[in-house]
Amino acid sequence: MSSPQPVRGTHDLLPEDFARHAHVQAVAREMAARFGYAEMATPIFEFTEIFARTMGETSDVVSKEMYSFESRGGEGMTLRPEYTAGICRAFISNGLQQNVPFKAFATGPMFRYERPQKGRQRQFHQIDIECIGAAEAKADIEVIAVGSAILGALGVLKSCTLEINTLGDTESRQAYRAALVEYFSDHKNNLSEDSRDRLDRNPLRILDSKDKGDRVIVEKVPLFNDYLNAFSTDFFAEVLEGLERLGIGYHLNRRLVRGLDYYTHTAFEFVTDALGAQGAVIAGGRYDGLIETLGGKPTPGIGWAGGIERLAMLAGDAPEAIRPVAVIPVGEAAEAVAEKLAHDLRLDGQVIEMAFKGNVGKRMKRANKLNAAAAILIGEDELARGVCTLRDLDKGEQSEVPLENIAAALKALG
RNA sequence: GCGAACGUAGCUCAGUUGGUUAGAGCGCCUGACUGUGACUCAGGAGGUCGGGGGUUCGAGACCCCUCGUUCGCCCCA
Repeated sequence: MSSPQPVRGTHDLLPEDFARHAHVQAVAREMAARFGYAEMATPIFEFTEIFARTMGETSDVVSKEMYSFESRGGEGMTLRPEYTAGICRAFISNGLQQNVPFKAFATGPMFRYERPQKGRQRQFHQIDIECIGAAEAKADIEVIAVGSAILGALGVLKSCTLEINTLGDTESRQAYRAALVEYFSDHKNNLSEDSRDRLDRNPLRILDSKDKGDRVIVEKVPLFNDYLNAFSTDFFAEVLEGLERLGIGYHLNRRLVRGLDYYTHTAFEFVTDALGAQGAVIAGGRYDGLIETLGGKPTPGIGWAGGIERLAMLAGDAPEAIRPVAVIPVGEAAEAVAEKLAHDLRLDGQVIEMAFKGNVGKRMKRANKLNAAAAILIGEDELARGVCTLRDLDKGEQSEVPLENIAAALKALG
């Protein structure tokens, strides 16, 4: 085809798809508000530093997936691959430390240069929750609870599982990491190529390897539990207890590790097996060192991101939109009156469809196609008597209504 | 980035071992129905078979390249 195509990994959101996305966003926005998370937005691009520093130079996202470019002024810019870094930057930029806990909801497009697949695109969209400035386990519990509630409101909670793990505080994590590197280095020759690479970049990842040979080695790996200090253990236990208190089911997954450097303590994913290889629909965790990494005062934080495309696929069709009422003039003489009537009804709050041209048959057809609930017909007969014909398109019944009563009649129709 | 499959009208797909002007259903447009939709009937528009090159007397079918999609890996939302 020689017709123009969208850039690889990007997609047009036609009205039907857009409605599904909007539904996910609206449900999330409403639920987030109930928990006290107000919507905000940050720019779609930031200085490259913001992402590189927070996510870690060796992470996949930073090392090979960023959409980076140079501004006219020669500064390195990057289209945001995630929301967390931008919101944390905004937290610092705007001096919000006096507002803690700062609880935010955000949504918008993200960009990652990846091989597209179903549920994975180069421009995709996320909903995002962040709670900054709260070190308490209660924050972890609440943040996960918002996610669970949103999945519930979307009707997809039953097809999702909450996988959860702790990465411990920095001290525990460093100790464990060192132990892992030591253990795996001894088995380096038997590790898969991918895992040998992980040994340098993110040794925790090896625990999650799907390679059979790796699995054998992983079986005798040192246990994270032995390296978690008391604080980390207690903290995680408190989080789990809290979830149980709220009736939020979870699956303890000791091999769950996240790919970004900034995570500490609680790490979690709501996963589904309904979307092929792209199982995570909401994922996040605690990032107690991130704000400091960006140059702010040490400030704890926790949050998650959810993929709108994935959630929309799970949730299916959006609720039916408000059905319009079609205003149909019959003949030239009624055109002007119909136009004015349509305008007045719209100002009165009605959803009115009025075609630009066509005879009654065509306009009725169009009204039907647009799923109109009713049609208002005005011709010379009606005009002379100051009435119009109101036709219920579902029942196929119609009656005459005085023009001055039509607004009320429509409201009565529902 | 690696491996594999696929790519024919707006959509879902047929196209026999390569053989004349490439088909169907749905949708769209027009008419029967010059003041009434969802049903029916009759017409019509719409494709350089993703793109480029090659093999052949002849390619939608075979070969190569390229773009795109899908699946798996990697990784992630």
